[in-house]
Amino acid sequence: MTTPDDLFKALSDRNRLRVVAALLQSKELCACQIHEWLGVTGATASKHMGILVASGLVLSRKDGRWVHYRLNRKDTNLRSLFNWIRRQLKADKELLDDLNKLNSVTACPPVELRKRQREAASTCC
Amino acid sequence: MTTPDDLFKALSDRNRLRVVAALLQSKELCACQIHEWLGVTGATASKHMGILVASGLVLSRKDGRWVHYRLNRKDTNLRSLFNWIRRQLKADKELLDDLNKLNSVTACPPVELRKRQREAASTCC
DNA sequence: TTTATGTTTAGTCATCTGCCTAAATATGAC
DNA sequence: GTCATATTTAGGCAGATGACTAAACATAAA
Repeated sequence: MTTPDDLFKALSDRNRLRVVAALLQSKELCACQIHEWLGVTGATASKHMGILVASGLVLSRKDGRWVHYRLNRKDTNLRSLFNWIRRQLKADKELLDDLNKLNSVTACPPVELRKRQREAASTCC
Repeated sequence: MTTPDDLFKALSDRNRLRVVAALLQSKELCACQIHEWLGVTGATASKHMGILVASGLVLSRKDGRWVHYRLNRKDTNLRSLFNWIRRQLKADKELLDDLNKLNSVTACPPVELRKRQREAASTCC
């Protein structure tokens, strides 16, 4: 296992905490959904997910070209940490608003989402 | 209260986590004891303690020229986080060894400790 | 009031972090 | 096999972080 400060370091970034919050209420999220919701490039999102996976907090599952992420709920220690985080989130107004917007991202399947993302990228400039 | 990622940021530094670990087993520690035990300059230790206090994790008490630090055990949310940390520390070999050395620092009162620190500083070079 | 001393602040430097774009990699579709 | 596409890696840049020394500040002692 990683040391506590490694775990805290993984959680010390706002965007990574947002991902954990999102995964607390969604069983699984696709890389492209996370990238869309965070509002950063796919490369940046990938980096963040790499850190979360390396810390052990998050597990990934590859399905063809798609990568799906979920919380590591098997680990007892992590589970109690997740519960603590879940309780704190209730007081984090900004994050709660943020999580509401997650629904519009998860509403459409990854394939549709990527299609929209590609279109948006091509129509600008 | 600070947001969860602020708390995690405060805990994401190894030296600050060491301080929290030390305060988990010592009711109070003087600034000079922390500076001695961490093995960094007083200025650096002061900076770290400032971050811990700002995050709400640690409380400080000024007694003349001396400043004493203790965990903020009043806050229920923090207390459960401290308990979680305490459990994790048991698996952190390096930190456990480290905490043993804390005894030799707390064994002598701050006044004596500073005297030794001053002497050590003057005899070198 | 002057001096000594515990702590903090200011200033500097090297390293780390998070973001981006562009290129590389991996895999499904034709 | 070749192309399209989801993700990761590489490289670069701006800002944050943690360390130090020196100076400033606060307070007890002489």
